[in-house]
Amino acid sequence: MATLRTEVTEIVTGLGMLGLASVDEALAMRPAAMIGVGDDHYRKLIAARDDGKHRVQFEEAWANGVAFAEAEDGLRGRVPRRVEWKGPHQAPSYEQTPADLRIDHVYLVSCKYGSRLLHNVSPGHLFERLLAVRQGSAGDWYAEVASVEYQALYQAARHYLAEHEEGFDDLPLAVTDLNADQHKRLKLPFSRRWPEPLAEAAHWFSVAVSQASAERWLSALGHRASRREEALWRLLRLQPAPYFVLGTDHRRRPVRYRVDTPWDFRQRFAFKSFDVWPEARVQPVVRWRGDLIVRATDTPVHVDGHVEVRWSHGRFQGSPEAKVYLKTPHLETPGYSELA
DNA sequence: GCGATGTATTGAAATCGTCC
DNA sequence: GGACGATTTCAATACATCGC
Repeated sequence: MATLRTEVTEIVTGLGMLGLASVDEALAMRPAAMIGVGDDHYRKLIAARDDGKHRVQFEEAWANGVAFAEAEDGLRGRVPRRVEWKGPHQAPSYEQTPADLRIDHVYLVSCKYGSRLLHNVSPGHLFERLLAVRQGSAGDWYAEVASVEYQALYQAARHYLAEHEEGFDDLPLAVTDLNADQHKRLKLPFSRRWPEPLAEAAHWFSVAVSQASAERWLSALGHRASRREEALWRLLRLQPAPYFVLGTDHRRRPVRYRVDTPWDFRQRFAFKSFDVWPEARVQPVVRWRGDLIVRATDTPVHVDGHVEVRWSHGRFQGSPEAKVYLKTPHLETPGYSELA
């Protein structure tokens, strides 16, 4: 279960900060300083501990909590009075700082285990509004930016289904006229990979969405360096206040860093450029890259990654999402400083 | 054949929107 | 203004491929 795993990593990271001897001692005593974790949560964690579920996560999270408690940049060995767990509830409206824990009202900590994902948002939110203002009703991005190729792909899909599958006689001519039930039924025949007869249409669809998304993004970014720099800050989740990220990378090595503020960022780096461009893959992708100069040493440094523009629940299923990945290792990313 | 790396899919749970 | 289905967002896991 994803939920249990998340609870283990977040709560145990917090418990590790309290100066106790072990995970099991912390779970048994249910320390008063740990706020927002109820008896049912402890029962679930103890049960998981007993059947050895998420054993690795228990160890990793505990080690991260301990490391933060001892770090010079962290708690420097002071035992915190309050470790608040934000819990499974998302904050009302749009909360930008991705904090799962708050220590003594001050230190914000985000737990990220095995993820290189920066954002997972609607395409319009990223490409047109630059992650700044969240708006309702996203609409179908594919139909909006690549209607011709989207329709062509659907047309190919209809022909394919007419020849190879039963029960698709009712499909409308236009992809935008599909109803909810028809959308659902289109999932199975195209799951995992496109059948060969659709490969070409799928390719041009992917190319068109990549190009159109990159174009929209470029036009929203404009030419002013300050606007582009700000967009890069948002992409990297820089916030007005610093916060910490504790977790592991995708190879299970511990990753502990502080996310600096735009002010810190400007002290250390001179902004050169932020660029985006389309890339042809099976699914639509837009690459991004920021180039900077380290002021202290006058040396260039860059940060890069990509955005997948994809259906989040299978082909032809609902509005697409934009998944933003960071390729640069966290500790080499400008604005992220290793916890010392 | 196997680990490392990269890509695609799935799942849970929140909020949003619409209808009554 | 509440019920409930739809949409959005969180992000982890599954799968594919590459290099040896």
